[in-house]
Amino acid sequence: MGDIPRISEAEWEIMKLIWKSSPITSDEIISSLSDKMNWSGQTVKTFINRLLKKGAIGFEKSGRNYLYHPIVSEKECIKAENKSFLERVYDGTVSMLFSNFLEDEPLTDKEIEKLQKLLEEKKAERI
Amino acid sequence: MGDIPRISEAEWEIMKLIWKSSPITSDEIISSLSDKMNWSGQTVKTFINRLLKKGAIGFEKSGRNYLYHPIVSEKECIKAENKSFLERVYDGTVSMLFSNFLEDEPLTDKEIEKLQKLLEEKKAERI
DNA sequence: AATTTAAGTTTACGATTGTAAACAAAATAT
DNA sequence: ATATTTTGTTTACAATCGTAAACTTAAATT
Repeated sequence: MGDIPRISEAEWEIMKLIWKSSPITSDEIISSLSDKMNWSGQTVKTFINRLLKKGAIGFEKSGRNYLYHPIVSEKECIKAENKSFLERVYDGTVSMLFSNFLEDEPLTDKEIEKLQKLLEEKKAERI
Repeated sequence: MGDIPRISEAEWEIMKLIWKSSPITSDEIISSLSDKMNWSGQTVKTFINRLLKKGAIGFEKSGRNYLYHPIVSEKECIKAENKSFLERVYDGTVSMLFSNFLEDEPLTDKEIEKLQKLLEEKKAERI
């Protein structure tokens, strides 16, 4: 929970997969990402290794294979990334962030309604 | 409008200031940021120069000084950054992004109401 | 058992980034 | 005019990142 290592753009791809599908073998990671991302198997291996060194993921041997699993949680990584993004781009002003995304990104009716509900909750919660 | 150069975290600080206060001298940039960011004047100069080389900013001479101004617009940079962040962290799912920020970030009542209005507009707009 | 293959480890290499020192040129102060 | 200060330019250097090849070891195939 303490200090999250810095995770690069490419490494985020790996992490997302590991969070979603852990425990997972390197083989599965490679099959899943090398096409989608246009990475050679070696490249994927490098990313996996860097994440190991950074302590972002771990593994345990299962037969001759490694099964990788996250060490840092998705939640805390996302939170850290949110914060850094919000600071960097919006100087910490959340409402600007929201209006920008609202303007630029398409949302389905369902998504809008869900957000409205969330906002209501948020308002209620604080009374 | 075409291709935005990649702007690093430190460079974003410079850009934000230039967008806000252009035309601006290096001296003003340095005074404004070296304290706030704990950067030496030289470091700030390096960032300014890199932004020049990347074509993100330009200058015109005014006497012996340079007056810096943005070349890439704030809007397009923010948009690019939004997109890359949304992709990297949320795999493009805006609604997830929203719920996360809503959960973690405090919002004033006014901000919430403004967002609700925006959502209403967004909904109306699409009918 | 010997050879091929698969999986993990080490090394590589150029680009970018954060951090600045060193240098040059021009303006200001003495 | 000369020295000093300011401002812009060039060079530096270690860390990270994207990209992968080379090497090693263990397992699977023949």
